[in-house]
This record gives sequence, C-alpha cells and structure tokens, in this order.
Amino acid sequence: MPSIIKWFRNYKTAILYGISLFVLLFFLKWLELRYILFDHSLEIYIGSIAVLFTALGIWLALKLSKPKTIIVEKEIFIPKRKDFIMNQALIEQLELSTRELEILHLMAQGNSNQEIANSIFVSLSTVKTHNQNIFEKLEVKRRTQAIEKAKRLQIIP
Amino acid sequence: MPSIIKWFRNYKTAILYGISLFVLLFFLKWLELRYILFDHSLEIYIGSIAVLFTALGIWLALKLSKPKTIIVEKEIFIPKRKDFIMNQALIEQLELSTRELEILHLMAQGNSNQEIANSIFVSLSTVKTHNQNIFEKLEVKRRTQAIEKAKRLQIIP
DNA sequence: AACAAAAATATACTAAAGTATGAGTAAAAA
DNA sequence: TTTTTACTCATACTTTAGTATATTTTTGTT
Repeated sequence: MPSIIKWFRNYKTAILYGISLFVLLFFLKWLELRYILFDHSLEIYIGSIAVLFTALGIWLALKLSKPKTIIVEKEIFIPKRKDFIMNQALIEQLELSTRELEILHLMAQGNSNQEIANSIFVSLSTVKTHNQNIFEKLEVKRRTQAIEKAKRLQIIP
Repeated sequence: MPSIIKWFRNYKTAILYGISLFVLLFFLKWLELRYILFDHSLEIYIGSIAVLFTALGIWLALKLSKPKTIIVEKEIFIPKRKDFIMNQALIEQLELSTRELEILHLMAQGNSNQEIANSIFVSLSTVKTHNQNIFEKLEVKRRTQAIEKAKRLQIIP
C-alpha cells in the first residue's frame, strides 16, 4: 500500500534514529563480549562508549538542528519600458487574478476606487476587497506603492 | 602578563571544553568507585555514560558548530531607464518648483504624505499644501493622477 | 530696503482610502 | 459530492488624503 510508504517517508528521521540506536546497542553488546573474553580494561571500554556517544550527540544535533536562513537580495536590471512584455510568469507566481490585474490597471491610470467600481460595474466594497488582496499579494501598504511595484515588476506598463 | 590573558581569551572555548572533560572524567572515576563499592550493574553504568556523552555531544555540536545557512535569492527587478530625459522646459512652463518636484518624486515612489514630511524634514501640513499646488499645476485631482501625468510628461522617470 | 516668489506652518473640515471581518455564489477542481 | 477559488457585497471603523484659507519665514531680485 502507498500509505506505508507515505508513513515511512514522514518518519524517515525517526526510523533512521531508531536503526542507529539498534546498531549501537549491538555494537555495545559486542564490546561487552570482547571485554569478557579478552579481559580488556574497563577504562578503554568506558572511553570508547564516551567517544561513541559524544559522536552520536554531535551527529544528532547537527542533523536535527534547524538551519538558519539568510535572504540575499539580487538585483536584476530590466532595460526599457517601450518594449513592454507583461511578466506573465510573475503574475502567476504572485497569484494575481484577472480581476485584480484589471483593477491594478485602472488604479495606475489614476482612478479612484469609486471610478474603478463604476467602470467595471461592481460595488465600492468589492473594489476595496480586491485592493486588499492586491496589496497583500504585492506586499505593499498603499495604492501608490502597488502601482510603483507593479510597474517595476513589469506587471503593468 | 597580558599575553596570557590574550591567549586565554582566544582559546576560551577550548579551555572550557578541557575543563568540562576533566570534570566528566572525575565524575566517571566517582561512578567507577561507586561501582566497585556497591556492585551496581554494569549496564546502568554504561547507560549513564552513553546518555551523558550523547548530551555532551549535542551540547558541543550546538555550541561549536557554525550556523548552517541557506541562501535564498530574492529577485528584485529594477528597471534601468537610461533613456529618461527630464522635460525641463515643461517643468518651467508648468511652474513647478524644486520642492514640488522633490515631493512629486517621493510621491511616485509610493510614500505617504507623512513619510514625505519625515524625509524632507517638514510638517505634514507643508506637504499637503505642496500637494495642492502640484495638483493644481498638473491639473489633476489625486496623487495617483499626478504620478501618472508626471510620468507621461517625462517630468519624473 | 522693498518686493515678490517660494516655502513652511496651521486649523478645521470633507472625502477617499484602507482594515477587519463575515458571508454569499458560481464555476472549477479534487 | 465536497472542496477550493475567484468574485462579490456589506458594515463598522481607522487612517490618509485632499480642500479651503490664512499666516509667517526665507530668499533671490530690483
């Protein structure tokens, strides 16, 4: 069944850890045997255990600790605005809908919310709601910022 | 001597590690004594050692490891508009002052009146008054229209 | 110095923009 | 069939933007 595979995938780390512990316990038993059979000194035994589990701890910590992330901003220059080509890929990436794009255009032309509402035959509330979504998707606070960013990102001419 | 202090400072971590190991060894010896004196089972002893050194390993790894970093490249599109030539004649014709032009720029970048006021160190009232004059001179009603028209007229890039 | 622009400031309002939240609806996708 | 998605609308409130009007400084120019 695929559910078992899925379960295995989800708990991969836990399973690996379990297997590792099992192997280690086996190794310990083997060491113990050696100790009994060849009468090695207890000190060496303890030392080995210590080193082994220190290593295990280090490995664990490195494996399980969450990585820190650094965001590096990379500038990309775009030549001109004359040869405007709508950045369709970016629009899809930002999940901007057709309606939102339409409103963004009207916004950039300097229309008020009421004027936008009138020209696309919806209520003022609807335009405001769309605006909220646009601002969120473009990560801006105001319509002027939305216009600026949309133009910069080649979403509108 | 100060050189010793300097040396100590440089190798602080190493020294701490050394001391920690010493303490642990001491603790081990004490455990061993207990083992001999009271004949505790070897398994418990070994288990303790294992747990202890696993913890040590984890602590060590967390303390000494450099943070893992994932670099996420975030693309910022910046249009390079070298073709922009400010329509100086038109600015003079419209009688736009330096200050008004400055505010127009900040406006086009998506700043609020308050933000503009802060960045040019004047009051909010002043910015509003300037805005009024700008709108009048450009024959527009809103800031978004002002931005649109100013860009169209090559007054701002 | 006198004068005119430009700039700065303020107050008191009105209008528009934006926020938060909830909810209905139709079409597409799972 | 249920869920998701885009679109729609509404209310209540807060924040900004814009209007009207008036006063005070600067500053460059006769």
